[in-house]
Amino acid sequence: MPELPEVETTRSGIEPHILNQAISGIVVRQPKLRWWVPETELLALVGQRVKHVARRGKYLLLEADAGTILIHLGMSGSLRVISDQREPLKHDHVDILFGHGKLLRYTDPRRFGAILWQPPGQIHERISRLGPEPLSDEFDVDCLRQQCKGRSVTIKQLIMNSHVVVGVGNIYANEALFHAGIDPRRPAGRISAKRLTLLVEAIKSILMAAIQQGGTTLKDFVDSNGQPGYFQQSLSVYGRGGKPCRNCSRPLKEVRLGQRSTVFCNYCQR
DNA sequence: AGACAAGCCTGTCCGC
DNA sequence: TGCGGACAGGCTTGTC
Repeated sequence: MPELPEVETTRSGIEPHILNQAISGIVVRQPKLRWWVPETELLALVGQRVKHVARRGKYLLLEADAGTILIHLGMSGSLRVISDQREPLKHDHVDILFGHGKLLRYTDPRRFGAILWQPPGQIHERISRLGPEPLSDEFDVDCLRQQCKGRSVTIKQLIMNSHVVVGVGNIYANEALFHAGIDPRRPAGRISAKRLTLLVEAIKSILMAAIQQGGTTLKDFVDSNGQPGYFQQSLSVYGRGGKPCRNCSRPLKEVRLGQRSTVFCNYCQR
């Protein structure tokens, strides 16, 4: 499941292949993603060059003069640059063809992802009300305190809310809370500023480390299998319910918060 | 075989 | 009554 580090790695991986390249065609084989793929609007980009390859939260933005394509990878989506006309497989839903012969292929078995259209000068509804980027200076302890104030929702659910901060999915929410020593079940409004500072730092450092790792494991975006490698990184708690805490060796506890699996150390996290 | 996992949007309900 | 917050439900399919 792509979280922010993987989306950023995808962005930096495809950028050198498609930046300033002219789009020569767009093929939609399966328009039924999370939302219907706006094929007609997308075709406005044929003949145009990609001027920016950006990211906002977990959305990738391919910007041209006539508009911007927004791509969300959902939980099983991936993008690859293909250098020959190999046969599309079952879950290869969309191709963006380029004049230099390469193509960008969108694959998504579960179709939780999305491809959206943003007209020039507009900001799509899906990204217009997102919270700050976790790695930006805008996301600091004051920002998080403001969001926590008076909220009874658990801190884990709060940091996973994209209106609070973008890009923190289940894996990194679990990991960040472990590193900050905060019990994920704790109501957001009842955490000291000091501990929220630790949480902000944990979120930033874990995401940065994951991006660096993604960068080394995923650097070849042409003709690669596209399988992300960051899962293999040593995670402290995610997927380790019942296993010993890496800090105190007591068994990690697993509960469900907001219908999500939540793993933590009942002793180290308060 | 059937439960489960995931991101994240939408709808509903609750209390102030 | 209106509003935000909390939370359940739904989408999908590969994997266990």
